[in-house]
Amino acid sequence: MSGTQRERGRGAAPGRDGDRRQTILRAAVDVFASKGYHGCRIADVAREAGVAYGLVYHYFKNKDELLQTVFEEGWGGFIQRIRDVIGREQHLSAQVRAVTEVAFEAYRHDPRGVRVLILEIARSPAGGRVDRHGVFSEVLSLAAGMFRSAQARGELREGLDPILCAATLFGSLEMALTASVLRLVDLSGEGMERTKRQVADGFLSGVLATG
Amino acid sequence: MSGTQRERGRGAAPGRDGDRRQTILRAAVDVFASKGYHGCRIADVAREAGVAYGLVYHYFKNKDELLQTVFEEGWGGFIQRIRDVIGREQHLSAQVRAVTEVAFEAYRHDPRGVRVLILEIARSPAGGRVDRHGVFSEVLSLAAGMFRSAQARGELREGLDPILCAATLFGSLEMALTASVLRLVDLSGEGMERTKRQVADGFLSGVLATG
DNA sequence: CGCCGGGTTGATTCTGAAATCAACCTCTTC
DNA sequence: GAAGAGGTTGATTTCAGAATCAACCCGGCG
Repeated sequence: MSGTQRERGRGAAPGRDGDRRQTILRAAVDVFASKGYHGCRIADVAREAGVAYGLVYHYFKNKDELLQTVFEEGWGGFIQRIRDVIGREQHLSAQVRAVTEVAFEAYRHDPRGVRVLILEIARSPAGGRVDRHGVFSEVLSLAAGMFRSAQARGELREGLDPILCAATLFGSLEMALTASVLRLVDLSGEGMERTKRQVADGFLSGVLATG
Repeated sequence: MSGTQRERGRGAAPGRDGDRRQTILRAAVDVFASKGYHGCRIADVAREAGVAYGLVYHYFKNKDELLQTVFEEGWGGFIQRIRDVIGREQHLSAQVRAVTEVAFEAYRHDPRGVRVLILEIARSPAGGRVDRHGVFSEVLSLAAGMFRSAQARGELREGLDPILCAATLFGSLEMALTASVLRLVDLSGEGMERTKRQVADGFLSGVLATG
């Protein structure tokens, strides 16, 4: 029983900012991106954020809630942007190109964030209550609605299943980005434009009513 | 210190079979499919296999090796079948349809196995040394080679990146299967044929040289 | 100037699951 | 039918890492 240490908690320096929460969230994304959710410890997140271990638990009930927050805020933003561009454009071809644009732009702006959302969270039954089914359904339903409308307008070929169209579109996008993450495809400078065009136009000529 | 129990190990009943190893592997696939790699304990696998805890460690060095084996045997078989059909068919359109056939057939034959390979292992940095990069590269390279040859024969549109073609093809397939796993698309009876056709033909009309 | 209050700290505790291991059992061999 | 070999068992050990918590530090307020 070596006497109780005296040098515990060095204390609060709320200086300005106060957005420790945001700092922690950002750090969590970075750590998840490099080591994966299960592969990292709360200690890693804290260190990355330059913050004490315990503070993570001040802002988030537990590790799972931290993941869930990353998840929800990330996908929430993405879905919102998708919804926006779908609403803004009139024709299917423009909509598909805009969706492609959003996906690749998100990647360009924050590769690690996209990496986490795509490779990490969206799939594996991570930890606890991340509602994959719900989010996937939401994205696919959103796009499916777009395809259904287009079909009603006669822009989408008859007989195609709108949900399946949504699935193949996002599947193509996702795998193209995955290939980028794995450095199999080059997205620097000119490559990115070519890639976007190939994905969007290739998909479109497979589904448009007028070849 | 209540005396050492006397009723340890009830012992070996190799009866016939002897393929406890296979039983364990199969059980691992099932458990991974329903609870995920990280979400399950070795105890779960053992129980599912109807086998003692320790036996799992008799056949596999550790949890990671178990996962890796599931991974390698699963993808190994899939890749081999892909390689076969690509070699057997002459034209790109037939090849793509055959690849689609293989993917959906695998799913019909063993949904849980496919689920694990796709949703669980292929993506998230599960556990330790599962070589995602390698496997992804292998599949994508395989398909990319197919597209490159087709391009040389003039069957694939000029200017398309073969690797990106491979990515979008497998992306479409994968997401279509994911949607099936999540019960968003119906694959029973007639639905399966329609789905295969939509995926393969849609993709083809986006890349074939002759519209 | 003393004393709140709440953001902040990190050593300590606790949990649960991986890995170990010695006993055990059944079949095979001579 | 005794000895040996290897498959099989599950209680025990071990340990990483999540979660706790009492002490702390700082600004504000009376």
